[in-house]
Amino acid sequence: MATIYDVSQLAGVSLATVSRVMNKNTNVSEKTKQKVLAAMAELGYRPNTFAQSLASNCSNSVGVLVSQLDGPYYGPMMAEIEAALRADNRHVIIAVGHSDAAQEIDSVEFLLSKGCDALILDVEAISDDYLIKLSQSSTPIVLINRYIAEISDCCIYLNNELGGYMATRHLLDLGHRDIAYISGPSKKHDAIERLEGHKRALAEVGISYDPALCFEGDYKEDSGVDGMNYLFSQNKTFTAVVCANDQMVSGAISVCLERGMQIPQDLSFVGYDNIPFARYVSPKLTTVNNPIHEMGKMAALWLLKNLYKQDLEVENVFEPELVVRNSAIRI
Amino acid sequence: MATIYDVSQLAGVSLATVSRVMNKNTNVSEKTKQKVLAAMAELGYRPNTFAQSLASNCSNSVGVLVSQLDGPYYGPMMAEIEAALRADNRHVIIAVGHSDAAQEIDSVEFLLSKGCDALILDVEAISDDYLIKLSQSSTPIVLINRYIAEISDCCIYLNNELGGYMATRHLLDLGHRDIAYISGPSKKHDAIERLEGHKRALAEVGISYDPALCFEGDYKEDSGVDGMNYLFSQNKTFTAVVCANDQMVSGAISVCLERGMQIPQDLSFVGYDNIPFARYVSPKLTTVNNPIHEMGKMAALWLLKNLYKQDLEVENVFEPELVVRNSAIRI
DNA sequence: CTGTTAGCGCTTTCAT
DNA sequence: ATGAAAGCGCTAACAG
Repeated sequence: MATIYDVSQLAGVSLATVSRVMNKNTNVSEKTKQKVLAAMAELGYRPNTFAQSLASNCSNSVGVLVSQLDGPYYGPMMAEIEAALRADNRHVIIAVGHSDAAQEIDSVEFLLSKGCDALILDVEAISDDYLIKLSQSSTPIVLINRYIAEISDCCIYLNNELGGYMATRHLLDLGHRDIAYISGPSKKHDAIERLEGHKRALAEVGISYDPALCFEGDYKEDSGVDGMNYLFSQNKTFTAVVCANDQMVSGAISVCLERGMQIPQDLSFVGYDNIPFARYVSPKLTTVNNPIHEMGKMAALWLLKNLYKQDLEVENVFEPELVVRNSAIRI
Repeated sequence: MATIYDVSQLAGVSLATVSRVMNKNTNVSEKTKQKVLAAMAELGYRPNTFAQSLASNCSNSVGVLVSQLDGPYYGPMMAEIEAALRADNRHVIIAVGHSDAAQEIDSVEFLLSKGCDALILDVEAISDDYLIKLSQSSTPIVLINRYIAEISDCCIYLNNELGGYMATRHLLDLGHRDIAYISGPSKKHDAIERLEGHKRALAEVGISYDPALCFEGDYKEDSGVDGMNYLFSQNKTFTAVVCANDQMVSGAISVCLERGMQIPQDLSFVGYDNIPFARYVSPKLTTVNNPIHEMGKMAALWLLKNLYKQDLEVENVFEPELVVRNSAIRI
């Protein structure tokens, strides 16, 4: 493998000059620049990134920590992050936190030990305090899907409360009055916020929230199944159910279908996230759009702007949108 | 940030000794080892990976190139790769190839330029020749979802032809005789192989393959929609359709449902891949299981064994399995 | 505009 | 078992 030294020899210039043309330093005459470029091409020269990183203290890598890699949720986000960073010749290192505090912390340590220039974190279990402290260290972080007032500038998040409100409000507008709710884990911020929105919509029309009509799931399909079974076991009437994410409505609907029910004729459903499959299942899901890929992109742009000093506009908070399809009808 | 030098000072030993304990070199007395460990702990020492990589010419990173990050397919694979490598303190750098030859090549160059110790590639468009040549370079590669005879040792793949055969054979066994097929892109190896299997099953019972009953999709939901519309427009009779992946059956079924058809009563479907959603859509999909996460894991183990010299068993070829659910019934 | 030179923090012979 | 010292390939003052 050719080194910068070989290039400088071939081009008949010094190491520094070669380094300058690599780093697009302007103080190089067009002529020498061409000589150097030619030498590089001839040698098939490829700079050693480790030597660069060691000398410059910049690795051009950003670590991305997500809760999980499988599932429909993080793929689109990772795709946007990779694309935005890659376009600027930076690379992304991935790590998975499994929604567990110890593993999440271990993962940020891991990423830090790998010398990332910055971290993009989608973490559930790590405490606010830890993150605030982390944000004060020399490695910049950006938080996706989480709002912490003290470090709001580096938070990219969705207005989940509003989304929860919209879902239930839609059902209310369709005439439903007995609305069940299958929630996400009560320790996840977004799950709490979505449920808050649900309650606000209910309160707005004077309906009191009935805990018996609320089941706490874990965002996976199976807990939609469990939730539905629980709700049926309550012997309460309800004409609609909102689920805190689309995967759970998928599970929930499957048990209804197995019982021979017709959806949405017998029961209306509203989901959350608008995952790709929401348009293809039957009935097509009425759901709240979660612009997760846009947030991923924005996180990358945030870094490009604040760390790598590009001139870019960045927005922190995203608004959910109701996507009306066929799983909820007027009562 | 403390350096190895600080540690050596505090412990009262030389740089070399500190380096030895980091690298688990045996030639260190237990006593000095403890002194060094204590010094490290006290300083919160974290080795600089770039200096390590520069000096040792080993980065402990492996590049993973996939066609896409969104979609249900690659998540499970990436998850397994990350977990297996991470457990051994290696990290994974991701890149996306978008099933385009130029972008795929650009991605491997990118990964190589980032100093990866090895590459895990799931590439569609790159030529066999390029890959054979690449495998002869100093950076090991392992191919997922692809078989190239000349470098079969580093290929981890599924017997796609057999899977295609199984899907159609199942329908045949259920009494179907007029079976349509929605294929993947004719330039993708796995799509070709699956179709081959379909043809073999047909031939086995003396049915001649009718090109008019075959539509070439692109593995995405929308092409399942297109495929179904095409098939209906042919005015041919068929009682079942096999799709080369589950996403396309999802799209295909949605158009049937819109036409007021009952699935599987009016038309049977068999898919391929057994993506997570296959169990939750209605009807639950009868499909061919694709152990993509196992293949991902195996690719990681292959590297652990061949590159990082761990003592492990690795298998190259995986067998598909028919998963019988509710989307196909006896005619 | 170009060259010289001193590191960046670690690994790895080679001595002892 | 431990230490001294020579790099690994590059960047970034500094000098000219």
